[in-house]
Amino acid sequence: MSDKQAFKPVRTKRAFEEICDQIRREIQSGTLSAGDKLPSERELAEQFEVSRSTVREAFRTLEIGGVLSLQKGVKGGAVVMQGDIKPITQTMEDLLSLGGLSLEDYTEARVILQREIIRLACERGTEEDFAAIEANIAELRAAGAGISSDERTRLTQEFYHLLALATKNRAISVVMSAFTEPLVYYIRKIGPDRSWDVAASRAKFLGHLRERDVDAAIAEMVDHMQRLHSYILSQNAAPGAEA
Amino acid sequence: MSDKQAFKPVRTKRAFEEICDQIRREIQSGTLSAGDKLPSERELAEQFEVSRSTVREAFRTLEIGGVLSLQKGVKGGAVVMQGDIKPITQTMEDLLSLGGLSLEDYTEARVILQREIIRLACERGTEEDFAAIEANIAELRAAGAGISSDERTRLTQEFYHLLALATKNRAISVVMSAFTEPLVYYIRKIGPDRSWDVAASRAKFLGHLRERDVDAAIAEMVDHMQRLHSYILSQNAAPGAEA
Amino acid sequence: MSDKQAFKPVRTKRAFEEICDQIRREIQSGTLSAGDKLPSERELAEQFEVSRSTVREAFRTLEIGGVLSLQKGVKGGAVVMQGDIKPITQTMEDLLSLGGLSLEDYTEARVILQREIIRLACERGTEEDFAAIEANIAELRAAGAGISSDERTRLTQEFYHLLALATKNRAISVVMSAFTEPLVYYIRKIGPDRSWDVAASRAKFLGHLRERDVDAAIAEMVDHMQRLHSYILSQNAAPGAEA
Amino acid sequence: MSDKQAFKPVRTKRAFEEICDQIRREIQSGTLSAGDKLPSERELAEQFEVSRSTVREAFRTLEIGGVLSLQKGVKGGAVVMQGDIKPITQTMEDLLSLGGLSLEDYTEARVILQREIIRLACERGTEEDFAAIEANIAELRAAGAGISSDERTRLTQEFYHLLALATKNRAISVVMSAFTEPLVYYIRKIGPDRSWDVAASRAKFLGHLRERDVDAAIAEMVDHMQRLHSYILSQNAAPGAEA
DNA sequence: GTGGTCTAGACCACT
DNA sequence: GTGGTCTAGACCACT
Repeated sequence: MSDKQAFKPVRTKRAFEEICDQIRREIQSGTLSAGDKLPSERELAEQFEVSRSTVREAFRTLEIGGVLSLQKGVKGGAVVMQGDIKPITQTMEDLLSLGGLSLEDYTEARVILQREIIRLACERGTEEDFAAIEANIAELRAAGAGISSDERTRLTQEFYHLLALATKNRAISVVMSAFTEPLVYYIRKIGPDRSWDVAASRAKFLGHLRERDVDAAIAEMVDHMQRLHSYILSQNAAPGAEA
Repeated sequence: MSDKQAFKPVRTKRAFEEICDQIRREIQSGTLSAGDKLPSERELAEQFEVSRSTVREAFRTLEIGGVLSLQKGVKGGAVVMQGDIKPITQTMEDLLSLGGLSLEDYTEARVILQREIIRLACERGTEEDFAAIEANIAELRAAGAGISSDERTRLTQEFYHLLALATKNRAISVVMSAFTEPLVYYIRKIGPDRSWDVAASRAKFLGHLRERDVDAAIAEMVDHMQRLHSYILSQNAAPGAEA
Repeated sequence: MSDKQAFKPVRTKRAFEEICDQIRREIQSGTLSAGDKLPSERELAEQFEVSRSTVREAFRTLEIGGVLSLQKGVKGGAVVMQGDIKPITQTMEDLLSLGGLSLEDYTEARVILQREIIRLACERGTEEDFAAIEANIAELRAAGAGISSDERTRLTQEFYHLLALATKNRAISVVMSAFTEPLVYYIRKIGPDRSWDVAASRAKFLGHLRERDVDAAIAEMVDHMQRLHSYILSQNAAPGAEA
Repeated sequence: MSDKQAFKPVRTKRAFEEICDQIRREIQSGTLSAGDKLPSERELAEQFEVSRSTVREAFRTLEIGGVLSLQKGVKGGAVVMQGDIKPITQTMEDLLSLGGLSLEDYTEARVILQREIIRLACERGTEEDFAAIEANIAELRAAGAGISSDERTRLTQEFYHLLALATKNRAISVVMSAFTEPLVYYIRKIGPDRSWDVAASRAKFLGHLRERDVDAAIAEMVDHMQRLHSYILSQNAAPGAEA
């Protein structure tokens, strides 16, 4: 036997993982597509020669991953979905709260990403896109100072989402969601920055967008984001320390 | 009662989901941190007043999400992890194969992201980063034309990963992985492009990186990526149609 | 989803089985050969990333299969062997006692196989082979009627083994062993056939062998075997019935 | 004390071996039969006055030997099987790859055995047997030149198995499997012999079989086998040398 | 001895 | 009739 390490670590695959793989393979090969209904749990248990619980464990995994939707009732069953971005957002949140990702890196990446979104939005955004953003800003203004925390975060998430939609690239809006939704937790924790008129800043930004003025739009937005981010970072200097 | 919608849709939260939420809340609040061990399944089942299978279902969900690691044996149990980027990559793959995301949007986003990575890598990359990339290119060259499909894709993934590491921003490298790994399936399916000297292109790119020549580096890389992407897109015009 | 059954039964491979496979693969590829010593259990446990008991379970499996020999002590360890025919014989015994193989089929196959052995032995047997057989017969004669059951079966096994050796084909002698050793249990159970002079029959057979008279040798031997087999079959008409 | 050697070597029988022996004895005596369930690991550990792991080691040994099947779950446990030919095939493979058996002897024995199988198949084969063989040949033909390596070897194994079944003697088909399955590794290694129309040869052979023409059938088959065997032998002149 | 994996089968809610 | 929940008890793996 040579001096080199000849053996690879063994990793026993669990039954439910093997089932997930087989189902995903059918999807990749095109045998199963969005909208198709899988056989019942009981029938699949027979096909896979495992117990119903093992099939359920696989179904659950794929449901969490946004691949399947499990419906109850006599007309129910497991239906193939188009996928769901939820797991991406959830994982970003987990990475942040567990320390697998620093808030610094996260916010820096968010700014970089946002710059590219603005660039594309300036290029491809339609008046419909801008009108939707305008309505969002108007709603924020209408709510006034007494706005609830829930409403404020909802409008903020919507604002960033509408902006991402103007890029006409769904992959980019998916990633932007993953870089915005987890912030909600931090924004809630620190409360609103009352010294700053968010609606006014967004309105100015929208103006630049409509004029297709990339640099001005970026300047306005990045300024706002950096202000928010540094506020969050300063408040989270020692995350979990006070718990 | 106002004219606004006053009631929220009823959604019965399943037992295991409630458990996941409780555990995640403990993590976000800092009560539980990476490295901590949870009580045994049997004990938690009693605390939550559910069966052991329900606790397992929750553990499984968090394990898939990279939040927990389930270890066997007498010193085993459920340990809190730092999070795992796997679910992000997996979800991207699912979105692509299920049609929730078009290959066009995905590849466009990949190029946009790569441009920013190169910008940062030119600015922050150290000689260590470049040496690692050089070694990767050398390995590809050494393998020659007879390289196995597995080895080729491994080296490609590593190349993009090493490049992302030079940005010194983990959030960016996480996202880049999510935009590179799912491509493996497509690259495997279409086979290598033998009319193109990948190693040479990468070597030239590395030269530009070392000279901190952002524009030249971007030009070289984007050229290569667009070539690959259009090849993949042309071969996948009708995904699943031939299955 | 089509009407055809799309999924295959899942079979989870256990950790020790995966280890056995990896070791066997190294042997087939020639990286490991007879006489080589494997790393220590502790080292392999690290390489495979499993516990020592799992490595032991794999070692034990390969030891039973005749692939490894486990030596105790300071110079001990797991050494690769040349293989062992024991598992073949053992499995034949198991198949017979469990009903996976009928005694009728087994004895018929034994006669067919023996005929081919005689044919080859007539063709290739040397005087050394015949002298060894002669000595075996002489020993049986010398023991006389008071021969112990153990001694009698030992000499019978040896006789058939020496004959198989005269074929100069080890594959054939391996198979013949698998068709002779399991008979011991039955012969012991029914006791010797005192109306039949076994030594005389074998001596006559040896004479034909020396004269290279295939047909006469086969006739003499097959006659004897069929007599024995029908006696065994008659006594085992209802196997296990009297238990 | 006689001049003969009076003492036998001491060989400490390991605990798990003693347990295996006891269980096998119960099977041979008919106390335990195929389909019976053994007591649980915990209970047997108490009865044998050993640890649970020792019982597991014995169970494992008998499972590998095809004597027991270990089932999980509430209705699970160790169940007695009818035996399994797998260990015979596996041992043959091991003997070949470890050098305990030469490929020359092995292939010669295979031809000798095959001749006897053809003889019996001509005598006892039914139209059902021949039709099954015909279907196998048709499947090979239908697959054409683009047949996958897996499919090709599966059909070859099936062909020889169906032929062996026509002998109506299970002992013979068991041995033939042991002389065919290990060849798969070598056939895979060397790839298909494209200069030879295997399907045509098999079809001609089947014709002779149907006409009960032993000599013609043997001639056709042995010709094919010898061609294959010499090809394998020439390619494996220095096994493991190039590794 | 601990915890993970899997099983068969029960009852329930839903459609 | 389907998925959702739960249980007791077996083997599997680790220390």
